[in-house]
Amino acid sequence: MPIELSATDRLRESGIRVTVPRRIIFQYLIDNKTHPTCDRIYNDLKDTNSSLSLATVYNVTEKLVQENLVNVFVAPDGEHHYDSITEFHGHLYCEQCMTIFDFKSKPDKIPDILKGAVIKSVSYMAVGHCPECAKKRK
Amino acid sequence: MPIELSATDRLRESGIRVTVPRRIIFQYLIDNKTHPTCDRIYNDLKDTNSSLSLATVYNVTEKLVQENLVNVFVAPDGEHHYDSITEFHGHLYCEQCMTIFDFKSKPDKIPDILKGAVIKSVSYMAVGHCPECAKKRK
DNA sequence: GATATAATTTATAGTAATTCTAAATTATGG
DNA sequence: CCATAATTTAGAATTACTATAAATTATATC
Repeated sequence: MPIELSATDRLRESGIRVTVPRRIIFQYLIDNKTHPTCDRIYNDLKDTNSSLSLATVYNVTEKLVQENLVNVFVAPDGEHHYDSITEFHGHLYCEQCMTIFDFKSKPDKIPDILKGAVIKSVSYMAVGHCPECAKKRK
Repeated sequence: MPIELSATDRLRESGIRVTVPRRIIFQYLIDNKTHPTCDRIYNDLKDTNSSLSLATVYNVTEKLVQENLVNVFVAPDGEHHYDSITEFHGHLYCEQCMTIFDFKSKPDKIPDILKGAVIKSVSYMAVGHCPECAKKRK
């Protein structure tokens, strides 16, 4: 069984300063694989971390993305969503309940026409209705 | 050779009212496969169509998406981009020149866990540097 | 452990994409 | 041509996100 590193350890490993906001936000993302937005993270953390600022959540999530500790993608709602699962997978965005579901998926090979391109990340987004919402619509 | 229907004919075919803004915006999207935003469409059309309003561009593009005449996707810039190519394909977003490149790609099968889901559209987005910008960086 | 300093956090103001609203205009069926 | 319902339009409102600058804090060095 591989040893799970804590948020703190993984921050230290990547060589950036370990601060309270970075620890709690990264740990929140590890614990909540619900693809939250900055606003969501802020609202869930502000009660137990009264000095936390929304601007800090924006700063920290951006830093975590730069350090490849989390992934970011823009959903059809136009908002940036954060994801501590960094392995490639697909997302289904349900237009009714606005939940984002994960599914297994392999990234496509980028074709020859784009040879020489540097790919930093890929995201696969399906838009529609999740099984539960689809059932309700019938 | 298949006969290319004009924007007007395709609007009429889909049963919605044919208006000047719908004709010129749809025709613009057919002619300009550059994944423009509403703002871009508006700025390119306003000089030759002085009564056109930005709000109308937002209204019309939304309607064209509803009627499946064009596709929409949200790029990493957080903006909605419109595309008159409705067949599935991948996009590469170049972070330097901010151009969006098309490439051939097949949509992934949505797995069993999401059986019952209704998929309305899918988009595959790679983020990085296009061949030209990648070369300049070296 | 105290201290210097550079990075980070924070509150607030600013920006820009998008949506809302309500009045004016226009497409279509009769 | 006329009625009417849909659409367009301008401008105000909203909101995700960014910029700014002062206060705070993590880390290296003594």
